[in-house]
Order: sequence, then C-alpha cells, then structure tokens
Amino acid sequence: MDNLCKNRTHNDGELTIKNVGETVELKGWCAKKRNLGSLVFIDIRDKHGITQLRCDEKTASISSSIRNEYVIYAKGVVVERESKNKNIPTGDIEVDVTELKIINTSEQPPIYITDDVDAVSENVRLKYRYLDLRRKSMQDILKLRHNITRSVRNYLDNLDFTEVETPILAKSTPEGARDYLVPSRVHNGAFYALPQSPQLFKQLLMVAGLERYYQIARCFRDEDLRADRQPEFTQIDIEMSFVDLETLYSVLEGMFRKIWKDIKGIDNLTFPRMTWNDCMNNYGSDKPDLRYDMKLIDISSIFEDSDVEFLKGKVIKAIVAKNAASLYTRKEIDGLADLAKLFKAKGLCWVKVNNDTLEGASAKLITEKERELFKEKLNYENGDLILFVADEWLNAVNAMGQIRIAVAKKLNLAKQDEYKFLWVTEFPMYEYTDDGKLQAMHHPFTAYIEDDEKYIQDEPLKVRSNAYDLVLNGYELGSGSVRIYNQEMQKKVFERIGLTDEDINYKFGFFVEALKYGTPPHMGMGFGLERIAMILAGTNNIRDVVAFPKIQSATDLMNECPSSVDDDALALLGIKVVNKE
RNA sequence: GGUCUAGUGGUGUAGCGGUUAACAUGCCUCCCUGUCACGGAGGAGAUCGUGGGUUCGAUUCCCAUCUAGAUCGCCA
Repeated sequence: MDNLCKNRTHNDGELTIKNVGETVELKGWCAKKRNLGSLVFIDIRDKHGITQLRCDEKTASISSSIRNEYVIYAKGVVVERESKNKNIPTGDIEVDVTELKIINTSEQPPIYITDDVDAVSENVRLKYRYLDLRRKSMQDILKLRHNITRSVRNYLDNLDFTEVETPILAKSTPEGARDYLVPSRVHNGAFYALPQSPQLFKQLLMVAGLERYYQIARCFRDEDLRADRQPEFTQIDIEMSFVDLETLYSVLEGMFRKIWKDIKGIDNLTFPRMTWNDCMNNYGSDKPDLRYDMKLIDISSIFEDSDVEFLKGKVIKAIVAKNAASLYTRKEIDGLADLAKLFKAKGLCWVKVNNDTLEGASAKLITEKERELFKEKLNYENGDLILFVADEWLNAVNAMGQIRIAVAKKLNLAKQDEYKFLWVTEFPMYEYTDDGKLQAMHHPFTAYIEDDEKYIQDEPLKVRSNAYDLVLNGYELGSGSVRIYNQEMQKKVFERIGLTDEDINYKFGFFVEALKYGTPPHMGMGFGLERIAMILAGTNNIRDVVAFPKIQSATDLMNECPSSVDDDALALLGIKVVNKE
C-alpha cells in the first residue's frame, strides 16, 4: 500500500497534447466508467479536473472491479486520442494505462457527483455534504469565498488595518437577537453567550487605540432561519478611529471595488447614496433592488378631496408596471392584493390602461378631473398596469415596496450580472416597538445627527441617526454607524429609551465604563460575507455558500446536531433538562 | 407561533378511488475496441412519510401528526 501514498506526477486537469509520450502517475476518484468490452474508459477526477484513462487487456482484471467514486491510482503513457472531446481541457489526450490500482473502494454513493444540482434533493446533498462538496460547482463556491476574504485581507492590510480575534465565549447582551448560551462548568448556573457580532469588542479596541481594526468574524444568532439567514455566519467586521464619514465610505467602497475587480474583473461600480426617508418613499424598502426602476409615485395630492372615503387624506403610493396589463389575470392581481394585506395595507387598487381608458376594479374611483392629474403624475401608456395603495405612510410604502418586488420578479426585470450598490443613510434613531416602547433602531451606541437633537424629547421619530446600510441588488450587505464617544450624547440616548443608571450598569456596565477613559471618535461597519458570496455566486440560497450549513430547523443533517448529552455531562454543569425530547 | 408548498425503489420524477404502482438514472449479470450522460440484452430493488377516518376498496379523498422548503412574526 505504501507506494500508493507517493506523490502523483500530475494532477487530473493539466495534461495536454504537449505531454504526449510522457509516463505519468495519476490519482483521484473514478468519476465515470465506460465499459466497451475489452476496452474500458475511466474518467479519473481530482479537484483540478478530469482525465480519461484508457484501460485495455493489460489492466482488465482491475478495471472491471472499479466502481464510481473508488479512489484509484493509474500509471501509463499520455497518448493522443483517436476521437477528441472538446468539452474538457484534457480532451485531446488520454492515458494508456499500464498499471492500475484501487487505493480505496466506495459504497454506492447516494448522490451522483454531477453539476446538475437538480438531480438530487437538497436534503440528501446536505446529509452527505462531503460527497456534495466533491462537485465542481460547490468547490468553486468554496474557492469564491476564499477569494473574497483574501481580497478583503489584502486590501485592508495595505491600509494599515490590524486583524484582531475577539472572543467567541462572551457575555450575554440583553437586547437584540436571542443569544446562543454556553454553560460554565466552573461557575454553575452562569453562562457565556456566543457573540451576535463583535460590536462591543471592536469599539473597545478603538478605546484601546488600535485605530484601524478588522476581523473575518464568526457571529451567532438564535433566531429563525431564512433563505438568506443562518444561525452562524461570518461578518467582515471593520472599525476606524479619527476619520470622517467620507473617509469610511471611500475605504469601504474601495474594498468592494477590489473584491469585484479581483473576482469578476469589473471596475465600473458606483455607490450612490440615498437617505432612508427618500429610499422608503421611492422604493418602499430600506434595501431596494436598483437593477430596475419602477419607483413608487406619490399620488396622494390627486385624491385630497376625493369622495372615496378610503382614498381621501391618505398617503397613496403607486407603481406603473410597463406593458404588464395583459400579463396579469384577475386572479394574479388578487394575489398581489393578498401580498399587500400581508404587509398591513387595507387593500390594493389597480387599473389597466387600454386605448387611453382606465379599466379595472378601481377605475370607477377616479373622477374625470382626477384622471388628468393621474395621467400627468403617472405618465402611463397603453398596456400598462397601475397598482396603488392608500394607507398610513409606513403601511403604504411597505406594501407598495413588496408589490414592486413581486411585479419586478414576474416581469423578470432584474439582470443576473448587474450590480447596483446603494448607500442608505440617515436611518431613524428611534422606533416604537409593538407594545409602544421607544427603542434604538440600530443600537444605542449610534450617534444621532446633532441638528436633530431638538426633536429627541417630543418628536423622537424625527431624529436621524448617523447609521447607514450598504445595499446591493435588494440585499442588505451590511450596516454601520458613527459611534457615540461623547458622554453627554450617550446619556441623552439612554435616557430617552428609558434606561436608568441601574439598567445601564446591569446591561452595559463594563462598556459604558470603558467609554469614560478617553474614547476616540470612531465608526465602523459589518458586512455579511455569505450575502456577498451569494450574489457573486448567483444563488439566492445561503446554504449554497456555506460548507456545512444548517437547515431551517437549525439542525445539521449530516452530524445531527444539536444532540442530547449524557446526564454526567449535564451534572457537571449543574444543569437538569426538564422537557427532554 | 401563523400561512403556503412538498413527501412514491438508492437518486430524481410520473401517476391514480380498483394499476402487476410507471419512467429515467443508479445497482447486479452478460455482450461489445473509440466511448465521453457510450450502446445492447436480462435482473434485483417501493409496506407510496406516520397514525386515524370516509369507502366494498385509499398511494389517491378527509383529519391529525412528523419531516423538509418558502414566508410572516423574529433578526437592536
């Protein structure tokens, strides 16, 4: 067996017509065997590619017993093929095998290793992830992730950033997402929490004087999963001291320019900015997909004096879906209405434009006089479908934002290979929870815009914060903010959300303490690595860009975690499980 | 926790109130010297997710449940 552990002379993707005549030794997996009787072709595969082995009578006894996914060794001479395969780089040659050995056998694989992903259900792929990852497309994605982080590290290293690892075992924070807890053996009844983000640590590194920090940081959130959300994920985490916001923007834009240049060869990215308020008004979303336009148009003024009760005095937002009238059946429009209702709108109005007349359920709501203004505002043409919602401002924009997305999807407006970044700026500082309590929209260490200080007491929703998101193609890539370094401002922010000194001390004691010791002005941002990878890989499923992902129930189908542990282990931790499944 | 969708040989699908449960691929045996998703002949392999109900009869209809996905809530 020993000689089977020797190096191979070549990998399985590099032999070409230039190598003809050379004696080579290859190793890899049997990807496919084609048995023509006394002549057998075997495709040997490693991470570099596939080479065809030509096995005749000399090796018949071995070749006959080789099955898919056996690990094999082949020695032979590179020869030009009689019939060539233009589809693979090694298609001009084959190896005329003189020596063939089985290094390892394989059970019949539950999945066939092919790049036709649809050939296997995702659950089977996830259960046998190590086989799934043999597929070239999956290995390409792992390399893509590697290339992203490599670009990030290269870029930030050149700008004098220091990568620092922050703890995985940390202190539970009482706000935000649910924490994953880890029981302490030494201190029974006490728990570590896995970090939701390195937020507090990176700010402490600014207090410490690192000035420029980054980390490819693993984060954990015990919340329900989504197509773009995993309970553990990786954040490109960045923080800077002694810079202004423009500098931060340009550093971060430069990082994305480098990533896209390195990976896609694209160097014409632009980074427009829009305030949160404009964004909500124009697109009904704080993460709009700008690959298509179809802005929300405000037509409230047209119906100010309407006799129709549910239009009068309401905020009315409309979209014009170009040439969509004939594409939507009544039933499909009803589906859109259901969607609008799901987002708290009371209903959805629609009209189709046909020969300059308005047709459809809502046409009768619009008087002759209003029609002129309607036409002028919306600038519609024959064949267009007009959809609008009348409601309170937030409900109207939210609902129409969702309608805009749904219509764009049906009309296939977004191009796969287009990349539209957007900075969304000036997020509100505060928001109300469902039970009527005021809370910080981002986090309570975010600085507000000083001009708005006058609103804090009486009109807190008008206070804008120095928080910003970077959005790409409808995904939130990351968010960040200018942090509070001024004790007075911090006090005001805490006070307004009703935190007493006691609360503050209990929740953020060590952190607030640290900020008292000469905190420099600082700001930063965190980006979801998986979302970046998803977009670059052209997938809309985060599991595709994670080597060993968890499914919607937060379990791992391969290693079957989480799992119960034996009573001794629990006793050591002072833990008793009450409702054991 | 809510809503919607799906569960049929190893894998991917079809089907239907009464079928020998179909097809492809994979697997096994045999034939084949130019294949490359090789081809040809034959064969094995499925209590149709689970439990109840309706029915003379259920894989099919109904209810429950489990599992998976999408989504709302949630994700400061």
